[in-house]
Amino acid sequence: MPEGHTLHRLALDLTEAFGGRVVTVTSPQGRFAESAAALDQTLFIEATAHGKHLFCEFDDDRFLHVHLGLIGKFQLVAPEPTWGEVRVRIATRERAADLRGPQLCVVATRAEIDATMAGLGPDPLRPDADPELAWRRIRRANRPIAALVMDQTILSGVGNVYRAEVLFRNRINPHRPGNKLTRKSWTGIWSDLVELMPQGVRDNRIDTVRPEHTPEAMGRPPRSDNHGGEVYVYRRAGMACLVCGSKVRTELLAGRNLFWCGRCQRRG
DNA sequence: CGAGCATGGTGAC
DNA sequence: TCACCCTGCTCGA
Repeated sequence: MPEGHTLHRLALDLTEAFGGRVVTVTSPQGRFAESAAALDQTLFIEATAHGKHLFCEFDDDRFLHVHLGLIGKFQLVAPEPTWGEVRVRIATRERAADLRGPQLCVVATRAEIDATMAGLGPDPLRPDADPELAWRRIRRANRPIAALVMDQTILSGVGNVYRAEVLFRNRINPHRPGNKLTRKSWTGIWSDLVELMPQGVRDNRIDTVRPEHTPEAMGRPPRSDNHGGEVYVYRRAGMACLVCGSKVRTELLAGRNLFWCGRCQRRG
């Protein structure tokens, strides 16, 4: 679930559900009980996101700083009894939001939030993002571009799905070192993310396949992917590339599964 | 029913 | 580079 679009969507939904309201904050699972009690029955101002970080602002300059990690979920549900391991529940009489399995869940000050954001690269989902900051680092880096776009200090919000898909859509060889990437390729990556990620926020899923490459348009049977979206290469190892038909390749890169098409992706 | 896996990140070596 | 953390789901015995 959680790449940048998930967190931005969550910020919108949480603000809509709780913004300007006094909320109940509890920790059914118990591990966050003390902090929950400190926020309980206070005003929820708004939720914002930067990259994969979520910040819920409460009255008196207090923030709930959440990072979902790989398996975390923060779901809006009816205010009925919780099930499973719920670290935090934020609720009104009408709505509830349950947080499970977060990598990070702490109460923070504004200064701490600012420090966190200062360590993050530009986020394609934020209007104030400056892509030049990312490019300056990428053009000097020796590491493969596939590692650089996932580095949250360089670019924030991109995860394993967006990395695979944006490199495919721009026909870029994922192993190309940053310092050998053309400026044109970088411009392509950034503008593509600026186009794709808001769609991800809107639809709450990642779809990257252009209309002319859908199975229907290509005269192939429709596919069903278990992650919910239509994608070119992510988790399609061994299957036929939707564009050229050659086998999608996979490899472990920096501890994560990388997927790409060796024939389509040759640009630098 | 257990093992393995997942759109992520940290800390130890 | 690796072990490990968090939770829930799927797949094979």
